[in-house]
Amino acid sequence: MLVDTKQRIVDTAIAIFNDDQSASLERVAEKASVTRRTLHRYFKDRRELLAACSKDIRKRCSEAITAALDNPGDPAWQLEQLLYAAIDCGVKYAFFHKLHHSEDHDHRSANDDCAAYEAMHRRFLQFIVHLQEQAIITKHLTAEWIYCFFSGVVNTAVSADSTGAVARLSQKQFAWFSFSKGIGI
Amino acid sequence: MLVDTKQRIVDTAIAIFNDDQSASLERVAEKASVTRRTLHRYFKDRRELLAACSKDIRKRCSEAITAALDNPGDPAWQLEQLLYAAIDCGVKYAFFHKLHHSEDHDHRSANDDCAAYEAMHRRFLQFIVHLQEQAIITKHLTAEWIYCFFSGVVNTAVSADSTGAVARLSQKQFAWFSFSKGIGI
DNA sequence: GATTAATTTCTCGTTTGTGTGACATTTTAA
DNA sequence: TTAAAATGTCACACAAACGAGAAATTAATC
Repeated sequence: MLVDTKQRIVDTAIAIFNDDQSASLERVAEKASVTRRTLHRYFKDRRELLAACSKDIRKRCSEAITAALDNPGDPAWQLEQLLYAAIDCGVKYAFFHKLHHSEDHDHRSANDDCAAYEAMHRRFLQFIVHLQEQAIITKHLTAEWIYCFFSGVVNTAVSADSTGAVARLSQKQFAWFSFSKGIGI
Repeated sequence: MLVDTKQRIVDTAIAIFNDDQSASLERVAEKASVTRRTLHRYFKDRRELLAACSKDIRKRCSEAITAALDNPGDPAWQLEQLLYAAIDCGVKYAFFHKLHHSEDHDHRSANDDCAAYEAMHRRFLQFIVHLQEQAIITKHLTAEWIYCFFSGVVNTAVSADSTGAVARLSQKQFAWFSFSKGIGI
């Protein structure tokens, strides 16, 4: 195979399922330029494809974000890198949330993806509280709102990119401007 | 009927289709507390239901936003009211975008929804440019980004509300803080 | 309470999506 | 050049979603 078909299917599935959870496998296969039969060779059924998507997301996205947080340096700079990492993950970051907050998601079950998400979420909140204590960001906002806002800005950047409304290079710059000012930096 | 069934179905459909475009009509009917048969009595098929959703959205959302822009007053205050109007429209505002930016949407066709969206979009951009010229908001950002950012903040407020992460009353306050600062007010 | 309208229930045929097997074709690598 | 691996094609069984008719039930109006 020229490029990893399995990976291509997963990437396509993430993109499609992100804005249409119950899109047909036919559509996924089509956009990934394979037959549905081929898709089924790699993934037994819908559930398995979804699981592969989760795993992929967790791997790329969660790791990138954790790495940014682990990276030592000026806290504000760290936060900036965090935003860029999330934007680089693009639609995967958005889907990470959706999966975790979808109706049929069981937060109690021993679920790797769930655990990864929760861990990231906790770290993020702690980080925010830390920045607030140091008076780097405003205390007028709750850490939870800032978390939501962070996701919102990432989504904005991703969708602005996909619609082509804003030049690629300005994207991150704008996102950081709006996010940092928006939390009182 | 206790409350307008047709309207209830439309509202439910908007909420459901917003996070799952191809959700079954069964699910919509169920959440609207009617039988699928009743749904079909009001809407011949999926297309017709979608059209009704579009129309409803256009009516409520577009009008509210236009009203906010028509409202005379201090530009910054006007912008604030605009944000609140969009948040009040809630999930409808988000769906307005999705419908307009979905793949099978034909921007060229003589489509009322499309025209309404475009008109609102144009007015918003003009308004932003105007504010930039008056040096009320920063010129570092493009009007298009600010438009995307606006939508992003609205989405953030709506989703933060639905997940219950942030207290209802603080929602708009936080949203305005983050948005206004984020565009350099 | 009778009348009318709205809704449900049950049913049916049709369409669309899903999962799989058998086999042909293409691509990759030895 | 050829064997193996990957992908495509066709066909099938099955489930789910769809759209609609007819009768029964419930709610609203007078």
